[in-house]
Amino acid sequence: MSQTVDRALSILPLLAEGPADLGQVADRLGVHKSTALRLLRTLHEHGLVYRQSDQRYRLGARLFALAQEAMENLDVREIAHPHLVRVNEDCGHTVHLAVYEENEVLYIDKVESRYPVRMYSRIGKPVAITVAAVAKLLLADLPEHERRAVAEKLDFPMYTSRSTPNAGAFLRELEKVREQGWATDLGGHEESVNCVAAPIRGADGRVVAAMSVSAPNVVVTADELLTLLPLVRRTADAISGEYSGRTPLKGTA
Amino acid sequence: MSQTVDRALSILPLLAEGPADLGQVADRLGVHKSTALRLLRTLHEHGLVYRQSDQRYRLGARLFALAQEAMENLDVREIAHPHLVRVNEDCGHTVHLAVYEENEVLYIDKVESRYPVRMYSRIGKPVAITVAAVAKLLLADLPEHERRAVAEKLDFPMYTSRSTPNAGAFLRELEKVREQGWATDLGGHEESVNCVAAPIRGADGRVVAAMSVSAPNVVVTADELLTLLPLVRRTADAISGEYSGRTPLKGTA
DNA sequence: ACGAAGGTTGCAGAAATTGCAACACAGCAG
DNA sequence: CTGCTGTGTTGCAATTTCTGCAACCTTCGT
Repeated sequence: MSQTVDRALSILPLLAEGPADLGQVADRLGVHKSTALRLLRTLHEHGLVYRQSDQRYRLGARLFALAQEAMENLDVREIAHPHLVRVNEDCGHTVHLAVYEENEVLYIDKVESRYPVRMYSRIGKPVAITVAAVAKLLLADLPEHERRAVAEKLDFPMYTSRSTPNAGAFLRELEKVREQGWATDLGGHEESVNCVAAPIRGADGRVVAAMSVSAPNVVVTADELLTLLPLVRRTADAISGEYSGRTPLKGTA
Repeated sequence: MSQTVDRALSILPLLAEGPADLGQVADRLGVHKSTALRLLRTLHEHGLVYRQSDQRYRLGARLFALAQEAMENLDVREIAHPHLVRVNEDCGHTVHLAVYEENEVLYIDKVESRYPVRMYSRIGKPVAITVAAVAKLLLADLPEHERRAVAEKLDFPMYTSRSTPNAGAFLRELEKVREQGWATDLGGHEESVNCVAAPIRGADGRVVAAMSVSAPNVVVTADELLTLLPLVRRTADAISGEYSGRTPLKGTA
């Protein structure tokens, strides 16, 4: 909608790949060097871009600060965190908290497994939306037409033989998840990693986040992991209660 | 330098304070509503801004992802991390890694204390630059005129009675730190928290980062913490060696 | 010392952005 | 039910702003 801003912002993901010099930025943007320079200058003034000693540009410090603040504004996270920690203390496995936003599901909090074999994941990184248990819960709560729209647009990569293969299967899975109120991912993303998840709901009953417990087969079997389902659901409900119970700053029905 | 981009980027810190609606954004930017709308749209398309269900805008998810990627590109962090973990395993205290950038010092990595009483800090958040041990190390390495320039511009808040009171004292402290090659913060930020730190140097000998071990008085006395100095320095040197390429990279822990 | 590579600036033309005014839509009061 | 107020949204013409160019400057390597 705004070309200049659009170009400027396109620089950010570009730099996220690694530092680049003026020429490279200009090339990849398809603009003249002087234009790229001025955009970079503006980004620099706002601290989003940093010029390192070899004169190349990379992402700047303010980005961290902004991301941090963005996080703190998600009050689900604040509320949920102690609960997640407690679950981790109980079972020792990796605990995740995720939200849906703009066709993506992302982890916004994580408590690391206390077992030596850990699954890999990163806060802030988009989740494998077609297979992750938390993603199923978050998408299952969307109104039906939206669910369909999202499902149609997705790719369905076959991470493993048990990955969700296509939109049809995905929608059926969502329907099931929606009815039962919890979800699993049994080796759908990584062959040997299983996962159980439960939804966190706001005052209006809408799902605002989802939490999950994940563990590799070498630590516990899928069946053993499923025995944690009551704990996970209880915790999710507790968080829901707190989240919808008190309203810290802004109040709306 | 670029008005449009400048305006657009000004929206980000504004939203960091909390969600805002179109009118508020337009007002605070001093532009017409339609202009603000278009800027927000562009930000939205890049995922930097999210429109929540009540139609207000807040910072978006991509910001997390960008910040994460920015971090991973700091290769000091990659290299240092296993070392930090090892130090934490040895002594149990909070271990930090920090860099200097654009008049700020910020933590880029952290390993949490294994003691129940922990100090508060956040990755990405600017450090109390006048008192933190890591900040002293990073600033002490700047060329003299730059050090002076920075010191003059700083505020010197008295967090505690032992905080650095003014630019003069600060510069003297930096000189000392520079000579001895390590730094401490003994209750200068929080009355009961002490800290020892050592510099990490690149191939050219310049300080590129600093690491520290922090612990509250209730866990160990300042004297006891100081006995960890050799460990900290040894670790920092090991990281320096790997970072500058002198040490062939060995497998991560 | 020279040439090359990359970065920087001034300027005129071109294109994008702006603010306006009108429109849509919701909630609310009468 | 109807008109009102407070939003957010779109089309348009004027004008501001941005762009690309070409020349200039600096640094580095040979």
